[in-house]
Amino acid sequence: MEENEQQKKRRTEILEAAKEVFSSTGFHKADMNEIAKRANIAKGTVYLYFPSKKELFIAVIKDGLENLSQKISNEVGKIDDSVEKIKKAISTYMLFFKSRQELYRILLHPDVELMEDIFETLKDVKLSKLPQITETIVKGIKEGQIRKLDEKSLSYMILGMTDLLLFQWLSNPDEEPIEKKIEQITDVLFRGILNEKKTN
Amino acid sequence: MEENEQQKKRRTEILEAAKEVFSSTGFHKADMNEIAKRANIAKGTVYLYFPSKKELFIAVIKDGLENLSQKISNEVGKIDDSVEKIKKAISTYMLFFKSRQELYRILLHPDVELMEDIFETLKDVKLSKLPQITETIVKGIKEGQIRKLDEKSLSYMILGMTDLLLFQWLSNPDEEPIEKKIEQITDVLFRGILNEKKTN
Amino acid sequence: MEENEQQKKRRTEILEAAKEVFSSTGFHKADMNEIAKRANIAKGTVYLYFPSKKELFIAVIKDGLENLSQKISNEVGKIDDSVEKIKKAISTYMLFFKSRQELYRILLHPDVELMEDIFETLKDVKLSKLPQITETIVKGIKEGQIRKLDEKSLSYMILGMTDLLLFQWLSNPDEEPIEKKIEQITDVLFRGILNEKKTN
Amino acid sequence: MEENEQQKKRRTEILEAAKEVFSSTGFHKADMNEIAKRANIAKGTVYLYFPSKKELFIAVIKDGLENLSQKISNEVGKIDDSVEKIKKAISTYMLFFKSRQELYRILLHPDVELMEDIFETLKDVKLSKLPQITETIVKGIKEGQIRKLDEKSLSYMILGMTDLLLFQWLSNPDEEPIEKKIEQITDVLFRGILNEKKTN
DNA sequence: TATGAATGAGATTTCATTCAT
DNA sequence: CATGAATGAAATCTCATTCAT
Repeated sequence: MEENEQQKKRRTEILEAAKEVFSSTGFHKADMNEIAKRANIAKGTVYLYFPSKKELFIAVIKDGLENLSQKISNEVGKIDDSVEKIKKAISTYMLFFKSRQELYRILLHPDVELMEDIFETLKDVKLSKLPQITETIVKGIKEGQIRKLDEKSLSYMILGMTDLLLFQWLSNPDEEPIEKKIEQITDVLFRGILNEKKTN
Repeated sequence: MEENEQQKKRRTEILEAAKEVFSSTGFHKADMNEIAKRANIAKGTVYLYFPSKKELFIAVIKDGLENLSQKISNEVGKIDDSVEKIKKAISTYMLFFKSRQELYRILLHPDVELMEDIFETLKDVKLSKLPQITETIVKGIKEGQIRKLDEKSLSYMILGMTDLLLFQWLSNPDEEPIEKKIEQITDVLFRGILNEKKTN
Repeated sequence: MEENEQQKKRRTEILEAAKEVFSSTGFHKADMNEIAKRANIAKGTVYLYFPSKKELFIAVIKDGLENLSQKISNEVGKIDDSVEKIKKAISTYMLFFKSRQELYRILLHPDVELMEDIFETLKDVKLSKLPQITETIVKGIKEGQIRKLDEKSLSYMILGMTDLLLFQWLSNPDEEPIEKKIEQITDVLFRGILNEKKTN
Repeated sequence: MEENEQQKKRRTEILEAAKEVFSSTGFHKADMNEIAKRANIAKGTVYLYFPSKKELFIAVIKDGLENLSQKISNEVGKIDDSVEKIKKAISTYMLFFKSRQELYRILLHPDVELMEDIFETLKDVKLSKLPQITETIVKGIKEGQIRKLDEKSLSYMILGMTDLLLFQWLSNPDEEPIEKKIEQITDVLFRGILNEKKTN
């Protein structure tokens, strides 16, 4: 393995270890020692890759969100129909966190005092984490599929519904398949935002 | 003032002081000394009313949520029509936090490590913080106003939409009146969950 | 003992403990834990009296120097003759450190990085630690006892001679009495080192 | 350049870099990385030349003092008259540090914890840093120029006076030329501070 | 009951030193 | 010889909690 690859691999290992620890104990109780141990390196080494605990935390979040954003882009990009795009975005979002529950826990409950620092990242990605959705909505409105609604507020609403049904599902993952949740969202959502003509 | 009343008053003062401090600094950075100072009592006295910082924090949340629940009950109780009840619940919810933003901040960003402890309280109150809603939905379905949907999931969705539009509004309170947000929610929600016949 | 007296006593105990520890290990190696232990209190208590290790260190020095300054003032104040005043100042200085060697060690070897902070204190007291001397010199010059010399430079020279003979004596305290050192200084100082014939 | 010369040059470069860094930050804050960087080599390489930070520090001092000792020997060697020799030693000493103020800072403010280690070096060189002076004094006494005084104590006194006037001058180098300081020392030293009449 | 001085566990970060390449 | 990535010991300071008054 090359020098550079080795570095990258180690960085990833630290991020992975940090994600686990932050997720299970929260930011404050998280022990840099524990993170180092899980990454099979010495404490000091962590500081060669990330200048502080806070920066490491932010890096974990950034990394996760970029990953999510990427996934949604990929999936949604293949589709042309606006309504289908939105459906796909929702399901991608839910399935992403289904397999990354630690990240979900970190994302949804950051510490107030960290919020400020995370906010920019979060705003950029989480809040318009579905920038494609917003665009898609605009497109859908233009093409007459979707009623004339404020696209930003609508994005938030979609995000809110999705977040909470994901939360509901994660509280009881075995009760029903996550696909059921996705259906429930789209059912309520589309019957609501679609033009009357659509229902004909 | 009687001994007992004095006690109650002091308890309330501590809760109020704690709410302010927790809200502005988050759980960890919050200083028991500061809380005591704001309540105009000595540090030790706080411990006569609440056994620990954590318990105090939970009490603040419980107190706020009970307050909210009470408010919603009062408002919704006066109304008979299911749809109007839901509308009212949403607006009460949003207006409640509009005037209690510190509580909102505490509620939405609890520390992961506290989640476990708060969870029961939260589940009891926040998740079915709109237990009336759930009931109302059931009633609405029975009476044919609302489509046959899973009432619990629907409650979550309503909560999710409301939470995020509240969040959106709080990020920019001066951009538009909160009433606009309430309308947006109900617009999407009712066109979606109402029976076709209803739209006639 | 009153509350206030108790406080003062404790403050003194901490200063005493700190003096010992700083003196034997230097500023950096000195352990706040060790200082607390020697003062028979808990670590945190030290911080109730002094806000930081650095401040504690400076307090130790300030305290010692004020003490010395006081002593010299007292002793010199009783005397009228300028030359005798200078003699007395020198001997007081040397005897002071004879019985306070830890302080001497701290004073003479402060860390470079602390110098800046200590400098003001040091300048005020150590450098013109013999401000009486400077005055006395001026008086002696006026009265014709002492030659017209720069009084400030002269103060420094006296201080330099005294410091190093004290140092010499402390390196080998048993070789000769400290009084001998005092005599050597005044002998050279008052008469110069050249033979009389030379002055013809 | 030969292998051996190359080695020597590198050793010198490290010493030079170390002198700068130690002088500006003090022993503890000094960073081996910074020293290596300034010497244009890698951190590990420093350890090929000096076994530890402490040893490097001592080497810097030793090097400087040997240099000084050498200079004084050279200058004083050319002169025959004892009094002139002493004068020359004093001026050489002051002018040496005038152009090497970093070294001066290191020498005068070593850390207590290092004193022990440096002591031997210091004793050997600084304390009898003017061994020629001591010899010269002995010679001067023999030849009748200088009064019968303890030569060692006298060396210390001369050193003390010189050190502090140097210090005084360095605090305000622009106020007066260093030569003035040299004169002041020799004036007091050779003639004492009392008026002639007084000696009758 | 109320006080607030005292306690002491606990964790981040630095940096001299090592050692595999 | 030279490198610089990795190591891990070490220590200040905070602050929730206790308890003597």
